[in-house]
Amino acid sequence: MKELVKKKLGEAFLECRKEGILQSKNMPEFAVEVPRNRGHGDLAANLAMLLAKQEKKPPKEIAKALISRLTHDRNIVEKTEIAGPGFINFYLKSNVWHNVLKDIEKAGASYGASDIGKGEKIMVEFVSANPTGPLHIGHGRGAAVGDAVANILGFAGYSVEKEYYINDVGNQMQNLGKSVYIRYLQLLKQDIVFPDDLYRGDYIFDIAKEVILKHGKRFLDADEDEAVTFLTGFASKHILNGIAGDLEAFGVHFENWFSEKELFDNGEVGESIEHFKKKGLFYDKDNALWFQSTSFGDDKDRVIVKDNGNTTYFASDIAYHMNKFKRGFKKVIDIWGADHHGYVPRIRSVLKALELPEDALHVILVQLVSLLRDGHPVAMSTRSGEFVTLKEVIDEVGKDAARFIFLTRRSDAQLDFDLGVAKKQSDENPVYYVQYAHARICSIISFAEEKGLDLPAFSAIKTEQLSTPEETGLIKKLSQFPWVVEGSARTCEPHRIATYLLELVGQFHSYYNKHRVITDQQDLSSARLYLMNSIKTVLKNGLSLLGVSSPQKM
RNA sequence: GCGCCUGUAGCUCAGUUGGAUAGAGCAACGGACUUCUAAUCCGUAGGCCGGGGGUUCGAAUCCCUCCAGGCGCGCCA
Repeated sequence: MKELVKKKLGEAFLECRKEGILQSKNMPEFAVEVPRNRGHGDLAANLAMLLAKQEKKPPKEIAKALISRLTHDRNIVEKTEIAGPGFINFYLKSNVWHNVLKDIEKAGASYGASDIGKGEKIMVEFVSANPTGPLHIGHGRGAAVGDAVANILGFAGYSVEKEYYINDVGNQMQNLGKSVYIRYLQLLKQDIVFPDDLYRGDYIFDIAKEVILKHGKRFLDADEDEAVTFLTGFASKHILNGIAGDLEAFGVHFENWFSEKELFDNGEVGESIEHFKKKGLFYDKDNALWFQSTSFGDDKDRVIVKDNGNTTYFASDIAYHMNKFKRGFKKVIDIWGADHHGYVPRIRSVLKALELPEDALHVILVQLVSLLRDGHPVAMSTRSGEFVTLKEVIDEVGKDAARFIFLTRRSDAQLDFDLGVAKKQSDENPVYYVQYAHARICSIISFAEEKGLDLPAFSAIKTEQLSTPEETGLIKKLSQFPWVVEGSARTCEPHRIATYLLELVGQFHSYYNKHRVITDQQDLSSARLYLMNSIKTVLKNGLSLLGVSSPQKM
């Protein structure tokens, strides 16, 4: 619809130019938008205002000229007007809107889907927490955002894969192994102090206990290095299983679990270093190997191989990102905690050095989550192991509420997550506001069935029955859904969908209280019932993009 | 010191990549269930969009500057 109006205005512009009324050679890139205010028609264009300057004419005069040359279909456009500083407002015939209902019926579960991705391969990499401990609430936010972004991109026509990158090499892993080793010895009655810099969480004890259960006392006399190596593998596998389980409980499923260790084992880290060396982008200094990242927009050059011969984390990450593109992904989305934001220019410099387009990488920074309980901060200390895990949060407040809270806010703003509020099944918790609408509609539909009124097909309803301002408003709102999904996909901002759903549902509840769906007039009831079902479809589609369930009953 | 993010109603947040009179929800106050789910609705009140400059027909949105909060600035991961 917007495109059509845009095209028609473009034609009017050309016509004006031909007649010599307008002089501008190029038509400016103008917008056709749904006005915020209902009194401003159904669509509004700002073309005249944009032309005002170069034409040196008042925008209203230009608008007048444009409108007079506008050839529009009387079956679509009811009327046009010039308003405000020079907007051209379009009022559309109500049957135009009614067609939306047909679209929804036809598309069903894929209403809102599009093909802007054109099947392009795109990867969303998220969570990727070190397997050194259970996931906490911050990871949960990343998980919710990543999963929703992946869903939305898939809906927008991309071929999406979700991937978890496992940092299973390095000091942190060693420390994990050591932590388990010491707890193991302690459990077997050896008197050893637990060093400060290791992982103190209770889960380490649990792992140590399992080691005893499965392997008995055989590490008591074994060589420490060997024992730690084994326990590192044992513990990370154990923790990773836990992480995968927690994510499943959160409704997040990854296609790929990608191991950093494998990048080393199959030689890709070495290969990528060779590749950069050959291009002359690495240099030696102070016994280390450096990447000239400042030539590609970073503020410092970065070490790739340390003077002790070990590679840095950055070295793996170069290899990993090269690997992503080697696998044929045209676009890669990385979702990181905002505390890693300093890392962005570094990784961007890699892509630049590889001569990949700027938009091949999109980094979403997910801001910090502060956990509260009834307004008071919950102490979170990873060191001491005193923290609330994601699993505990899911168990306490539920998957749907947790996800919705994460997804109603922009991810680049800090977030207070209040367990007390999240748990409450009340007005303070908007997830239920949306879900309740879905359940309510289900209830109306089954009530209608009891009365012998089945859900009609579009062809069977009399659309002119849907004539109240509330009904027209609802239909217009439904028509915006595909556009909202597109915007959400384009910007990788899932919260736009959450916001939309809240608005839609607000209109629905209001309508419900004002009008009865099931009346004693059959045509009216039938048309309204149909409208309700259209809302239900959109709600379900929207909620499922967010990974939130659509209950039949509440 | 440098860089990134944030600052919008008492609270939590939207604001469609510069548009018309800045919007929701919660909390507060006043109303609405013999009628399809009151986890709902209706109404009232609440604002120098952090401050100040600039850009233009037009700024919460873009630029500069200052203030406040958060996070980064490792041969850690």
